[in-house]
Amino acid sequence: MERKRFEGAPCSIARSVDILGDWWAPLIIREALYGTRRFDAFQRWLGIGRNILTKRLSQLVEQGVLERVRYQEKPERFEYRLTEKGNDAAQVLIAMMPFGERWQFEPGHEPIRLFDRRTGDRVHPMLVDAETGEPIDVENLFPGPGPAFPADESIRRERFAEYYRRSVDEA
Amino acid sequence: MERKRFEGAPCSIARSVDILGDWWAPLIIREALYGTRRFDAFQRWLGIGRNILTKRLSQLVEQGVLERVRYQEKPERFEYRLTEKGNDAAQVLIAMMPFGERWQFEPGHEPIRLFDRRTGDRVHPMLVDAETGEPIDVENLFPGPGPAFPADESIRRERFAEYYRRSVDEA
DNA sequence: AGCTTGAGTTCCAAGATGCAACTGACTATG
DNA sequence: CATAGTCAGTTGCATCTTGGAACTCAAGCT
Repeated sequence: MERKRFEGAPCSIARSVDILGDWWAPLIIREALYGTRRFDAFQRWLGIGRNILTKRLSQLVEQGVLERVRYQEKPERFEYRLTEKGNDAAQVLIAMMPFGERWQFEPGHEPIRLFDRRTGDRVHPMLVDAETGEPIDVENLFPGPGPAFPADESIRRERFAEYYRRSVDEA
Repeated sequence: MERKRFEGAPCSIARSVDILGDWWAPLIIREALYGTRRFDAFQRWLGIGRNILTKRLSQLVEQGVLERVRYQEKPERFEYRLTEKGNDAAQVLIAMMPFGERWQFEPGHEPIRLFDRRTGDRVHPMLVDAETGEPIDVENLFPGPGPAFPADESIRRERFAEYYRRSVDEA
């Protein structure tokens, strides 16, 4: 069976998962962010099988996350670079870092640190609300239908309403 | 062959991928965040096979993302709730939303909106640096080894140095 | 007794994965 | 000239993983 896809899903998370919901795609994007561009380099740094790498790279190119660029002729050779969409995808990986650090390592034992290349200062990624600058606490969020939410999914609308009720009750 | 895992990797992203690098895990966590707790409810909302759901739920419980709680005896019935770790994992999903909205939907056609349940205002998640509050642009980041970075991986250290050099050259 | 709810199992065919070896076009070196 | 690389993929396999659907088991409802 083919893996399930979520192209038509009315959910930004589900559609992101179509790109990032896999173990290699995020790591390939990480490598690209770290400056890797060539097939062999991806293969060596990641320890991924060459056949799988071929497939993932072409999927990522198809999805517009990477760009396949010829860097020499005779023989033709190609490398892969993050597109603008790829940079945005990389943001999601950056959001994984505090999670991974906190829960998958001993406290204070992060393996990698991020720095701002203009100032050299350390960077600590954090999710906030763009308007207020307040840190986001998922327990204070509730979802509601947006402009593209399908009209016929009234069951889900009800559900959002119910979720709202519940979230108010518990408060 | 078993799917590759990254438990020992000196990379927070790789270790997060061990939990979130899959199409169902993120969606199960999304559902949990939306208030779903029961097996059948997960199954119906997600359209996931019951066998796969069983496996994913128990993996997520093992990893400490979900908690399996008995909510009745005779017959024994269990439900699944997000732990604190689960809430942190959900933050990563929240970070996927702006990406998905921007790149996987027509502009202005988001399917779902987030609100703050205390104020009712819309929430727009954004990644910033915790110190300065500046939005994070991945092109201005570079990685360096942290306290838990393996001493023997000098090749990677060199690579970080090279990446730094490159990032300075390009600036 | 017979239907329903809820949480799982069991079976199976079709894919997907990891691993290793193999191409094919060139370039660099002794 | 011959032999080694370099680089970007393919090809072949044995083994897992998936998705889908049917089946189980306990208990409550009617």
